[in-house]
Amino acid sequence: MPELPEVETIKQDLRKKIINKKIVEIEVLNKKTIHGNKQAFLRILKGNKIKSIERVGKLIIFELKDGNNFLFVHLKMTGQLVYKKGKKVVAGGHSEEWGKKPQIINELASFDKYARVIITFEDNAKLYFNDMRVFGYMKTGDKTARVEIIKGFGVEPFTKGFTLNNFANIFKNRKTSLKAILLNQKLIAGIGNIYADEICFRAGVRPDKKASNLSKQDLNKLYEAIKYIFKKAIENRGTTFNNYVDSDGNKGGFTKYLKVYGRGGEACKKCKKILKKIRLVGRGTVFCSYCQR
DNA sequence: CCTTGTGTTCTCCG
DNA sequence: CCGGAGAACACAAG
Repeated sequence: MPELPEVETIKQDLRKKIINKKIVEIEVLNKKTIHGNKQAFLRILKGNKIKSIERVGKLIIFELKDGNNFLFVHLKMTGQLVYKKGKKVVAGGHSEEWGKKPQIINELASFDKYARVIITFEDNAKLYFNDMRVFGYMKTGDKTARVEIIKGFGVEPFTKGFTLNNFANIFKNRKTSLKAILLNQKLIAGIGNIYADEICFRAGVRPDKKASNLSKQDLNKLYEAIKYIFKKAIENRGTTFNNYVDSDGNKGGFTKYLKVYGRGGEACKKCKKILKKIRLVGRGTVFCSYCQR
């Protein structure tokens, strides 16, 4: 489940790999992956170049060199963007792979059968959009579309707008649970089910606590926890629980730091009591009823 | 049955 | 009856 740290990792890596490379071919292996007009999608991308890459919440936005269009990519639950270097044509006509690590080839082999779109660049490098469950999408749009899409996202952690005051205001006059607010992309961009639980644990607050019942101290702890957890997760290149891999096909390193996600019924790492697992906002939710109040 | 991100649809409340 | 909030559902495959 790629959330902010995973998507941020992919963005940073792809910036080093595909900027200013001409797109020479696009293979759409599953047309459901392309949202909007497929012909327009192909026409806009073919022959174009990627000028820059940004991330908004869990969405990756590729700015195209033509000066007006953008490629939007959402990985949803099982999407991957995996980059493979091109083949170097050597004397005699045969080719050899550049710089592939054998253990990565094996790791990726199981996901390549879920390739939905393959973009080929002028140097024969390929960007695979793999997506087992076909929830993710790719679509193109212009500047207006980009502005409209970004409008739909709430405050982005690590931006100037993410102040304690702004954060606390989100909770005012809301009747829903803390976790519902953390997961709502229109309010705060980038938090998914894994990090929501980790943030609540670090802050020492129950995820099912009602927004109106959160104290000033709760809000301060949650605010700091978001920044801390996301910073740590990005430094460790994200979390792999089921099938997240970065653009090299490697797993994230934050998985070993998870304190609650996926640990229902196990001992709390802080107090050793058994972690509770409940269903909240339709999502599996793990917390410690002793450490979180 | 379970897993989850998000768009859509339904329901409730004032 | 309207608007908004929040809850519930739909989707997909293993």
